[in-house]
Amino acid sequence: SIYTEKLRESGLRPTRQRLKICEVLFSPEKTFHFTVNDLTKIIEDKLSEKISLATVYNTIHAFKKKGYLKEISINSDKSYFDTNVTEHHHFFDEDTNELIDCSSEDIDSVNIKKNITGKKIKSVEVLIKVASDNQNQK
Amino acid sequence: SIYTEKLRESGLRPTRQRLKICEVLFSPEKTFHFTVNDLTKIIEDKLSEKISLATVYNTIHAFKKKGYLKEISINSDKSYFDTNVTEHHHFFDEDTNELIDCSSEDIDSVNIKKNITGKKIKSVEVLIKVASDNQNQK
DNA sequence: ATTTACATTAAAACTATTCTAAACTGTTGA
DNA sequence: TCAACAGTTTAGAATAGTTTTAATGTAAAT
Repeated sequence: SIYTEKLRESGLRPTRQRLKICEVLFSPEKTFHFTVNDLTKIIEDKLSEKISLATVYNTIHAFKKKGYLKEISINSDKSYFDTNVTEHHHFFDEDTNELIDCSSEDIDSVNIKKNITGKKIKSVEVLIKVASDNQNQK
Repeated sequence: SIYTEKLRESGLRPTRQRLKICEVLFSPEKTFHFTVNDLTKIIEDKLSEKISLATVYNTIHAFKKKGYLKEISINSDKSYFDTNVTEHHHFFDEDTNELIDCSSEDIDSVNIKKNITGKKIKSVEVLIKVASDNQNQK
């Protein structure tokens, strides 16, 4: 299957648990954001079977390394991941802790004019933190 | 003193420990980045006295709330702070875990064309991750 | 089938951060 | 002066996210 391929390309064997993770991550029409906790709950709810956190972490990290997932930089106590691996940016709603994709209509592309010598740019990420007017700045 | 003022404006009394924190944070000519661990070590080294982590966290958070410090978004297990509170962006060197300021020569200003309805933009941060050519992407 | 290398798991370990409760300090005002 | 009180400091405990460990289980290769 397509998931078996994805797993093999990530250096992982296609096991029952990992195929489940793939199903949750890659079958939805729309891309989405999640934390490891979110993902674990979705798997256990939708597929009514337990899965170990360690397995989820291992698989997620392998996918990230391979480029099938992106990790989003937010000041927070937990890591956020994104199944949308194309170059794009984010709004972060401080009221709800929700992460929202920027579309190309929302933001002009960022122009880096000068880089650190001897280094290669691996990623450019814009994070726009928003909140209701009456909220304090975080 | 100037530190006493800063503390009072942050809603804190100017205690011995807090004045030490101010000295380390605000006396250097150049702004700098730090983690809470860094800061604690600097204080204990330079001023050869112990200080409780809880005190450092409390003071840092009060300064952040007041706008005397900024917290920088990086995917990491720890929080990075910046004594440069002006609007600016960062390079993050994945080889050394070093955070480097972008100057205005490095990057064009970011143009947000559309915002989430009902929300106010609290901050816009660009993080440019860099690494040596031969390194894997994080 | 048997072997071997990789996977899964629960539980323990680890790390950054926050909380707690007790001891301490400094200010106020009788 | 000193009692009372509000705010501080501190060590250590608690917490939460993540990683590691070690035992057991499973897929793939011979």
